Amino acid sequence: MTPVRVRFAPSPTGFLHIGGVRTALFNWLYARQQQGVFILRIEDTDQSRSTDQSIQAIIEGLRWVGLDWDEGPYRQTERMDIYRSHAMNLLEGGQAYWCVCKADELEARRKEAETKGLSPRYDGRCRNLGITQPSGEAALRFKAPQTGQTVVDDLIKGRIVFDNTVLDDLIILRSNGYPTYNFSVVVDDALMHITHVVRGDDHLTNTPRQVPMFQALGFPVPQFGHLPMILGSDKARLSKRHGATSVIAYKDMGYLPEALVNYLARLGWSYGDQELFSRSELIEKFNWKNVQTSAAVFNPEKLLWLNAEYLKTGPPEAVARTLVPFLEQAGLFDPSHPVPQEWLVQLVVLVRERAKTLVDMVEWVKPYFGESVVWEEEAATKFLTPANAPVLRKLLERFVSLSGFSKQAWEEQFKRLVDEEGMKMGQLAQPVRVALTGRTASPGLFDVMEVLGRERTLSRLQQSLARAEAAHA
RNA sequence: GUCCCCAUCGUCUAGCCUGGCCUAGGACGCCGGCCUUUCAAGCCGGCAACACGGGUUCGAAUCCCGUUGGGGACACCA
Repeated sequence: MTPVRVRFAPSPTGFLHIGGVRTALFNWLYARQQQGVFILRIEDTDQSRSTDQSIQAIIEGLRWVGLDWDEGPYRQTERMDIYRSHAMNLLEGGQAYWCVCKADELEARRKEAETKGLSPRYDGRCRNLGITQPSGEAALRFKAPQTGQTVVDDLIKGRIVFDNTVLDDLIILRSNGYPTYNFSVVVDDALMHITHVVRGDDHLTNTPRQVPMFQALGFPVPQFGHLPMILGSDKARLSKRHGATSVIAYKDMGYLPEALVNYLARLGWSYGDQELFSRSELIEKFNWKNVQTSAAVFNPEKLLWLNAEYLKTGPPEAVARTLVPFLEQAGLFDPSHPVPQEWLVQLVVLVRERAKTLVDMVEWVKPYFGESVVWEEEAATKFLTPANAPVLRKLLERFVSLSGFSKQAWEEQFKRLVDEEGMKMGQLAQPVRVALTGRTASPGLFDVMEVLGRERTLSRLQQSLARAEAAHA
């Protein structure tokens, strides 16, 4: 058995988008499952559109989702001589020819053909000119087969037959000496011994153009697999107007990479009714057979649900760690009062089932930072009233009389007071909630007290009592 | 225009290959209820789909043909 070698080959013309991540993920999963090799290759032969910044963005994105590569990143612009020499081999073998048609002429002819309702293909006028030493600018074209069929046995779509009459004589070397995509991929996939070329569905019709090149070059043809596209809610190809498409945008919005990976894996692949997969489970269970053949609509709500799921079931220590940069950004860290890690973990446990993202979590966690309460005006006006002041005072006195802090003891004391006053739980709980957190919604009151600690619970009660007493009826 | 791919709840999907177990299952979302000190979470329940038309068959979501619809490709982009 030859070892599995797969690759992810993005072009660095922008950030790493969701569709790219899924393509990379499926390749990566297969490589890890088969104990094969996952290669990162940057297809930057388009000088005008490629940027180093994009390469960095791709690398940053892959790292964030934890898709590590075993070889690369290779850059095609560093392999120019290789493509040129293989192109020359084709020329010498009579499988390629010089084309002296000008780019704008080709463009004009293409347009003309289109208006006549014809195929906008190259008409092959230089094919039999036999130019050996072009005097001016010339591009090298591959002599594509014109008869017969090219059969692609796709890992995902099955057997697909293309009539070779639809094939075009593709340019493989531009007049500036740079190879074109369809040629450099073939040379690289062959030379890098790629066993499975797995890419987006949009490359499906590139495959019958590439297969004859493998053959002309004398290389074995790899297996192909074409992943269905990811669409936006309007069923059009996923793009900016559907919301965020950059992976890093998801990082910034407070998503966990595990959640994104889980979501993307399930988008277009399934394993019975299972929805939640750990990374090792994905590696173990992934297979081509259950990859969907049809396009999938990206559903942000389901991703959000998954993220919430990971937030509340993941190890709180890890969640706390990833939360830190978000807390810093929100200015919640006072450098003179470093926050103990274990308190942060406690805080995460306190709020995690209410937050759907880390950004969300910051909001939930805000009331527990700082000595004093910051009230939401509406909440304070409604609950910190002179009418509520006497019972708040009684509660404060009783809490003060309890020496240490124990959740059970304080809860018991609280309920006894409710009983004695003939109140309902909620009648006291809401004012106290506002007194402690400044808000009308919070986790369980006694859990809140525990995280706040005895001193802050008492001081915040005191502070809120003062406001209640001073408020006008 | 030509070629290629695709078609199950609003969305992701199971089932399709190897027809009967499908009165079509799960998940997200939505709606209702329970729980409850608030908000969540959790639990229970509900709404909701085999694109259409022909075949084949005792029987079709499943096999075949056609139609329609959606997507992709047709660059000296990748």
